[in-house]
Amino acid sequence: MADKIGTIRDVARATGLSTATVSRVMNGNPKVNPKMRADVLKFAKQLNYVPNPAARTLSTRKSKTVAAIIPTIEHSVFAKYITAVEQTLGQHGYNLVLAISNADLAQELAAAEQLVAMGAEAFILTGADHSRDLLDLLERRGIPVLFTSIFDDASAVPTIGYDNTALAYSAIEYLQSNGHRNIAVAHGPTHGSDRTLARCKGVTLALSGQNTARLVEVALSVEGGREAAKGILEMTSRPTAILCLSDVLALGVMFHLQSIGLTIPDDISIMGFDNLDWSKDSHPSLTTIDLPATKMGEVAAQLVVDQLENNTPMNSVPLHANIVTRNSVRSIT
Amino acid sequence: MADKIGTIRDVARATGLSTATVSRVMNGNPKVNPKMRADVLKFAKQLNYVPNPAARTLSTRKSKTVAAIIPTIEHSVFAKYITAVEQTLGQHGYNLVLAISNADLAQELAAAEQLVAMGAEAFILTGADHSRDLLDLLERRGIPVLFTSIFDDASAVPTIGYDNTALAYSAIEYLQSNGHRNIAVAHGPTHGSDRTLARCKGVTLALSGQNTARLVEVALSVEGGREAAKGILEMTSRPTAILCLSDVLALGVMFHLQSIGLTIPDDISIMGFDNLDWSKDSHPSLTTIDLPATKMGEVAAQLVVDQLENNTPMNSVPLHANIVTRNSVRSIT
DNA sequence: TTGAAAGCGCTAACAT
DNA sequence: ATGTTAGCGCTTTCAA
Repeated sequence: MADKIGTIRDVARATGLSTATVSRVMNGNPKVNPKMRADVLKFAKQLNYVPNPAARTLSTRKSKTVAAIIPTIEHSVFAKYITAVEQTLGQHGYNLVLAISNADLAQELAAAEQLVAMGAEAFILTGADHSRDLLDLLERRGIPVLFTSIFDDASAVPTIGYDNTALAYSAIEYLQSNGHRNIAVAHGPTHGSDRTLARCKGVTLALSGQNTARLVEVALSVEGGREAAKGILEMTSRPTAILCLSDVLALGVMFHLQSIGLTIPDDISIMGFDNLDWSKDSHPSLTTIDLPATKMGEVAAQLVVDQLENNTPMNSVPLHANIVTRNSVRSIT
Repeated sequence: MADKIGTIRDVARATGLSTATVSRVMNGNPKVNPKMRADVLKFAKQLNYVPNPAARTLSTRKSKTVAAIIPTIEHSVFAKYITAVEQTLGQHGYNLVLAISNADLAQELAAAEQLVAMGAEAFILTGADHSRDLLDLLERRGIPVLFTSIFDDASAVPTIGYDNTALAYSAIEYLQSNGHRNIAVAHGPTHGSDRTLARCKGVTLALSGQNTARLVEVALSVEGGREAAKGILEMTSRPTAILCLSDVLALGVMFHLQSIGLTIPDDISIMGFDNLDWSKDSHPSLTTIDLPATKMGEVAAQLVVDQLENNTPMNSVPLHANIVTRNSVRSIT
């Protein structure tokens, strides 16, 4: 059964000291007689005392809580990233409160309001596309915000990530340098994802004037990838390469092609985007863009902690992403 | 810039009412004159007022926060499950605080201490294997706990999940009913996972007396699956079927077999465990056990909310899981 | 080095 | 229906 929970007063009484001294001990204040300190610690343990966080927060105005909102956690690069955020925050005594927006601005706003009301001290958001109300809310309250998964020097809010447009551009370039002139592209929903939009833009840029950009939009899942592959194979001229703007999509595409007897990369080359854990292990191994998800989470969390602890201003930091060459793309020059 | 944040007192002053009435309005208490209510709401908005959660928590002793600890979030069924927990909690005005234990009891304990200190009102843990200190801590403080991913009638703590042993048993049975007598099994680390241990037990039980149980333990990843496949193919007699105690492993196994020119299920049958999103879309589609991850998250969250709101006692609830028959297992009778 | 005491912002009896 | 007021448990000047 739950014993009565001890308060700072109980400990003070037990030790014959004041609550102020107990408080000092609990907060590691050095100006306390070691004898007293030992005493306090002893009784605290004995009385099963843990400082009440709400009281502490009320008094100090610090909740030791950081909020992160991501569109989804399933089959995606976000899982990796959020793991890094959580671990890094934890190392500094902060807790992560997670919300999932389902790529919906209204849901994101609702979640954020809750999180603000919960006392989150900082927000880590995904991408740059958020409701005006949300940004206003945070600004009015002076709550620090960070955008991740993108890098944009011009952004008023600091961004931690990579340049999705440039990366997609370079992917097309890479394919072209391998002789591919007829390229199809599969991507997830652009609605609610400025990252996807940016990638599509990069594709269009790189492809402009050479051949029609043939982009097909599907759900962001392996199943979506299969659908995309189906659609692409029905096109008038079969592409020599398919660029998938997410690895999950690439997986679906590969599965579909294989299921109808096509060989990768002999019949069609496939390129991904993300470099998920399994991408190196697929058959064939997937040529893709290695997004620094873990790094991104670590950097974002660290910046937030520095800002909260030392008031260090947060600045955008660009993260490198490289093409990893594996076996799903062949040269047809 | 951050305006000064308004307090309940500011609103009271502005409306000429007492803080009590403002509080009533903010909490939806019906006994308030609609006129006054409108006034309060108006000024609250105008003054940019949001109730301070710490003060509220301190006063009510309710933090509206539930903690969940999972071993990992990557490439796994946990992502799906945690999504359901978060969404269900959110629907009832609760926030999820997430911690990741990396399947390490010490890390779990450390995280839990933080979460308790943060004021989490309930804990949702994975599996039944936790440090004594953690359970003691929660018990002493009277914090409700739930175990998920398992079902165990005998457990003192309520469990929401399925019977891993029975499920693994049935998987072997299924394979046997399809004529397989030489079965190898790939599974993740048993250390730190009572679920995996339980599954292995089911396998051993089902296999006992017929042939040697040939279990190979690898890391829980696609790469681990590839390794397992490699190891299994080196066995003296090649099995006709490989049971993978997680779908991720099955994916790796399939990739490896395909990469050395073997065909599934003609050369070897593969069976998984989880039914991840992509399992129906792989090539061939994966015969596996459909774990009710989403359902589990919803049920767990709902039970916790009911307990917190209405003091409804939490009881274990067994969840059904079925074998989904697809194309990765062939009958060799 | 230690203590006294004034809040932090809100809720909930209790009174009206 | 509304107001008064006493806390909730802790931190933090200010004094000693």
